[in-house]
Amino acid sequence: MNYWLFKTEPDVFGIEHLRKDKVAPWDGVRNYTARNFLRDDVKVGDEVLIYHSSCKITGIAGIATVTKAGYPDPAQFNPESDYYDPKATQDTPRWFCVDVAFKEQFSAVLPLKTIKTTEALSEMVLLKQSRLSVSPVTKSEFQTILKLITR
DNA sequence: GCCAACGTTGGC
DNA sequence: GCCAACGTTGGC
Repeated sequence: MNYWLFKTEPDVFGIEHLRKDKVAPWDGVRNYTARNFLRDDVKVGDEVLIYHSSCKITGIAGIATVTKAGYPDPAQFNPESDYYDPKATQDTPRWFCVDVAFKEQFSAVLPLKTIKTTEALSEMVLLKQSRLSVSPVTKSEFQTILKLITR
């Protein structure tokens, strides 16, 4: 079982939306490194930290569980979608998504500032590759975060 | 394959 | 809204 961190803008789709929907496709990822993780490495049962970016309090807002491994993101085929990609075809899809289920919403977001100042989290990929929206998390990082959050 | 120009992300 | 960092595109 592996651990991940998925970034999202809560104004578009945050932990609050996932809590209401219960299960949702994690779609719209349009970066090759992140795509490769979704396509090849994210598996059913993996745990996902949901990170809120570009908002008032940026940081980790909750946890989700993967319920369906990588499959072609349907939005790439839809000309009406913001995520439409004219170069993608059904036979050669370019972008992938996974399905996630809501697991937990923290009573307070664990702020980026805390992550930055916690020694045990100083090697997080989140901090090293600031623009990567799907990144691996180690078991010890995940456990450290569970100790820091407010339930 | 290099690299300049350009576009996007995301913290502040 | 600014801007640094980084990813992508396209000419050569």
